[in-house]
Amino acid sequence: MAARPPGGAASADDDRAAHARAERRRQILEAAKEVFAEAGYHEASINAIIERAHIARGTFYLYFDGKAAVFDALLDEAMRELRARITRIDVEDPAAPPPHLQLRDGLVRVLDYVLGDRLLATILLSGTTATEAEAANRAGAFFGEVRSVIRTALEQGIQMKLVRPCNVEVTSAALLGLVRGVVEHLVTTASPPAATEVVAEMIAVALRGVLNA
Amino acid sequence: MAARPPGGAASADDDRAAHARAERRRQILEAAKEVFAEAGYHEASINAIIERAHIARGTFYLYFDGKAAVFDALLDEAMRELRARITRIDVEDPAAPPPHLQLRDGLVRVLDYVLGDRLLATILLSGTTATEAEAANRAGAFFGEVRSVIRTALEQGIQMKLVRPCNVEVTSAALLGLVRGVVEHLVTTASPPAATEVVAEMIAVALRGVLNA
Amino acid sequence: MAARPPGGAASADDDRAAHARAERRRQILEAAKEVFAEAGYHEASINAIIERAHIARGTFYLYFDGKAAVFDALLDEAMRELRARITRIDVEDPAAPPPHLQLRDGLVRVLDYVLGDRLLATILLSGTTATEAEAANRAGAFFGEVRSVIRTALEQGIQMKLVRPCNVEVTSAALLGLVRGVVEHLVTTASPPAATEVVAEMIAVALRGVLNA
Amino acid sequence: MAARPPGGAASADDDRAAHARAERRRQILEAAKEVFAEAGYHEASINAIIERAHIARGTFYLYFDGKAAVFDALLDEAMRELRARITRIDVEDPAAPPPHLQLRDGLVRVLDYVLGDRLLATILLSGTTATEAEAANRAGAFFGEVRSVIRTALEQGIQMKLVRPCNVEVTSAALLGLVRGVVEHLVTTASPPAATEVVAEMIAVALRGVLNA
DNA sequence: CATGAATGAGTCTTCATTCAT
DNA sequence: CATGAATGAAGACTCATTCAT
Repeated sequence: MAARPPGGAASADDDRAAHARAERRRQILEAAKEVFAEAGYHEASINAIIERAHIARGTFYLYFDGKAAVFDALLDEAMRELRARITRIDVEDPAAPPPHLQLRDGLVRVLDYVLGDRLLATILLSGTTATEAEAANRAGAFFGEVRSVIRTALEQGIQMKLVRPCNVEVTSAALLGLVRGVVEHLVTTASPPAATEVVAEMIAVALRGVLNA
Repeated sequence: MAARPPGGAASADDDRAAHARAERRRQILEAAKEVFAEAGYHEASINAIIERAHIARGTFYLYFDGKAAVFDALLDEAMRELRARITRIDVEDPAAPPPHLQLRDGLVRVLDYVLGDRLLATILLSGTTATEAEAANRAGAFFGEVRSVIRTALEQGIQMKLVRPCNVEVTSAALLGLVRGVVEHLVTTASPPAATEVVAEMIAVALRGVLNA
Repeated sequence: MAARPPGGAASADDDRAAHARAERRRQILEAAKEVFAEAGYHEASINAIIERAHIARGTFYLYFDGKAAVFDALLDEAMRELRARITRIDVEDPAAPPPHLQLRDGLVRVLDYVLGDRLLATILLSGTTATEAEAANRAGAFFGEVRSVIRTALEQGIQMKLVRPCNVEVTSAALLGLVRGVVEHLVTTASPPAATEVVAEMIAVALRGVLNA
Repeated sequence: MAARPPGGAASADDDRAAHARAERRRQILEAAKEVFAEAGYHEASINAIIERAHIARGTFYLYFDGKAAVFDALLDEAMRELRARITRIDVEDPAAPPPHLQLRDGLVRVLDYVLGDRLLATILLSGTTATEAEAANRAGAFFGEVRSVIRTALEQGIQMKLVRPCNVEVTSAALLGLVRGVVEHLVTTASPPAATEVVAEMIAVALRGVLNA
């Protein structure tokens, strides 16, 4: 189901149909995004989704296999977008910007996205707990990836004497938490500050801590 | 309605009965704790709880008003225990230990508790997302409190020139996230390191950041 | 509504159109026959039918009023064909072949048809049970007719002293069942014997029973 | 689910509970029997069953896993009862009654049962067609067994020269159909004749055919 | 107090049918 | 004529909660 009709040569009609289909899909995804962000996976009902999307029950199942499938699609979207914004810090290419700028730019990209789609971020943050097994695993795996990126950065930094020696397991967990904490704050704050300002604070804390001098 | 039988003077019989009652309650809470920690609020079923507690369905409702009520009780327990371990840093009493030791001791107490009851900590961490409204609010309020403690500490620190001037909103969110990140790591790690060691790392990151020198 | 376009004088164009239309109809009927025979009335889905017929959903409804209508058409086809092969035994016309030959030829015709279109026979056999009321009644009525033919033959036979006196109600039910049993056997057997051979066995049992001498 | 609570020593209370449970189960089975007999497997709805049984939806699922499970239970009941009444004809024990009496008594037992529970017989007859795969297979296997009994009897009879040589495949199919035809007739007839009379006719047809002399 | 059978509101999901293009 | 996206009625099933024993 929910599959594009096959066919090699795409006529103008096919294009139009595919476009309409994609729009419909988006419409459902947007409605589902709102519902999931407000109510969480379990409290969300297909009913609420189709009402908000102004479609009939059957239409929903024309585009998604079920509740889990829409949730997965949303999760995937969030993860895909974020993955594209999270890049490992390049310390070898001499043409690359200095590491702290790479870090800053990456975080700005991430927070910009988060601020631009707070509902989606909410869903991702909630994705690790209390949802159906598969989605939880997927979201868990995603944060595992992110932590892995952080861990690697720490290890490289230590080797280059930029970072002081530390327990990378604990520290990477701490830094991931730090970012998540800030994201959660931004997502739930009515009028959040600009991403660049927030990032400056985050980096200051992460790199130099809160102590004076 | 899960209410203690009324009566002014407590006889020996009453005591024994109350004791038996309290034990029963505990037995249910322990079962529920395991179930909620494993499955999350929604996936958890009354069935699973009463099976693990070896009681009949009706008995459950003699001790708790329903699923939400047990969850709340567990949440309350976790919050009560943690509140007792989280103390505002006293900077006025000259007899009090220096702030950084107060901080360290507080964190050790908290992490000791978390490591001693990982299930409960799991529940609390999951409590903010995707559960029924009331509990989510309660857990949310709790973390709000904690963040408030952190914010106050930061503000005091800034006034005392111990802490560099910063955006306390963002920074408190970051530090709360940092702690949560570490707790989540500990809770999901098979053989976690000792609390004191972890706390040392956390404090190092929080106070001085990860940069060398 | 599956109605032939109106019009008095049939032009060549009309003919061609009518022909195309009839072919389309046939194509759907063949697909439906396979699906109904494989899955039974209820398990059969419009989806399966239109997929096998390589037509669009809406097209199906241009030729038939719905699922029941195609099933009915198939049932009718089977019943029409069989009715044409089942003839009352003529005992009055002196030019007619002797009764037992008429019986034999009639059965051979029936079994030949059944063996030639096993799917259709399967549908007819399944038509009496567990389908929507109307079709069940129609199929039921058909078998009632057949039994009536048998009953009449028995009564005539008794009058002519060819058949021993018996309870014609029970005996006609028995003989109808006998035929249905054999048909079902043929329809579900991979490589069934030739019709003539089977008919010889059937007639032997029906006329003389299984006892020796 | 729907399982007797375990426990070695059965107290009077347990007995009473088990009895109540068994009665409830029966009540549901009876309601389901009527509904399935009237409407067939697919047209039958859980709704219709619970309405006729005067129970709530959930209660139904306390006793059966679903629609298929009740149907299976009914099918099993019918098959169990009939199997107990169908015995292979014993031609070796000299103390056994003569074969034709064994045959007669067996058929009388079967028809008595069928007449005593026409609804159940209806369900069994409908069980081969158009139901969910498993049940259809089970019913199909049952009739396969019965035919096997008939086939064996024919082969023994042929060896003993009681039965004339014949194609046992076709003939057993014919005789099974004969019995089914008569059963169907009895089941759908308002005031059917007594089993003994019907059996006499059936045996007459099967053994000697319908011809005079 | 303890029990567990009974309840029924709430959800998900399927699929025959319609209709605008 | 043909299409296939949209529809929504209908049905199966779950599970928190109640209450008579």
